[in-house]
Amino acid sequence: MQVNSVEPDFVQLSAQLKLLAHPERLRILDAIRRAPECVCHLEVLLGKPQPYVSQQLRILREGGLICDARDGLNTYYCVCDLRVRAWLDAILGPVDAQSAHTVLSGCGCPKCVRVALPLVVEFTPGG
Amino acid sequence: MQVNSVEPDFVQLSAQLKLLAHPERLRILDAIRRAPECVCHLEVLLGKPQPYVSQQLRILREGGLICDARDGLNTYYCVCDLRVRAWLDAILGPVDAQSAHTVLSGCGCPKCVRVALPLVVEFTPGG
DNA sequence: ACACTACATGCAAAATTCTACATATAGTAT
DNA sequence: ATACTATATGTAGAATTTTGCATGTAGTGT
Repeated sequence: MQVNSVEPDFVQLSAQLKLLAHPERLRILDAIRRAPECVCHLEVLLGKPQPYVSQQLRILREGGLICDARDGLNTYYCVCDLRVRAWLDAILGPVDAQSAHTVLSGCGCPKCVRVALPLVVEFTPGG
Repeated sequence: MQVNSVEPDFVQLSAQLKLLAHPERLRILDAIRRAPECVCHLEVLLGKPQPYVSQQLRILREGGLICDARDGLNTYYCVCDLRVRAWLDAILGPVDAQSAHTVLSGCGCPKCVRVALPLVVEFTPGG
């Protein structure tokens, strides 16, 4: 009978950690652990070309660190795995509730414009 | 005035995580977070040649993840940084108190023989 | 059908990391 | 001094990762 702690699988664990251990991917994870974000939003956030961002997302997705959900043309990525969220909490600090989604100036993604647009509409005279 | 959370340094963080994200180094860290261990003990633990082990230890040491203390001929390594210990707790699970140092059969390091030897000495007749 | 938008994929050169092994050093004992 | 033990360092070829870019695809509106 195996007592309690089975030796951790260092090979598999380190393989997943390797995906985390990358400046741009870590930045992506920090963003999408707060709220699901689409590719074009991350593109603006990182200031990197879209194929580059998609490639890093693929690496994270195939490694099982993130999952994606489609909405029309947009694909939203988020950190679904609770274990990965715990890793990020330990590494980057826990995510505080108020910082859910950050609106980026110059980002045309639905989550960024859907907030900005109504403010303009409300100012139209004779509404 | 900066409100609260300064953006984490993703470059530096990922550089340190990269050192962690390696099967043999992760295994080393798991061992020495429980108790300080010398190189020859880790050599037996990993089943890798000594220069290989020393090299991984150097990488971890120069990255600031571990520190070393000399005792005679032996050099004992341990995880001194509390932040790194927290990472390891999150990744490998917290270390339970009873598993401090594991005696390895075939290891001639002081910590492994110092435990085995007295048991024999005590059995000498007319002690 | 056509164009457009958001995103994915494939590929290759450059950079980095990994691993093995030869060799060096530093402390210890005689 | 000499020999021995424990550990450190240097180096090079192999393997992997990183990054940039060209191109492909899948939904959406007209």
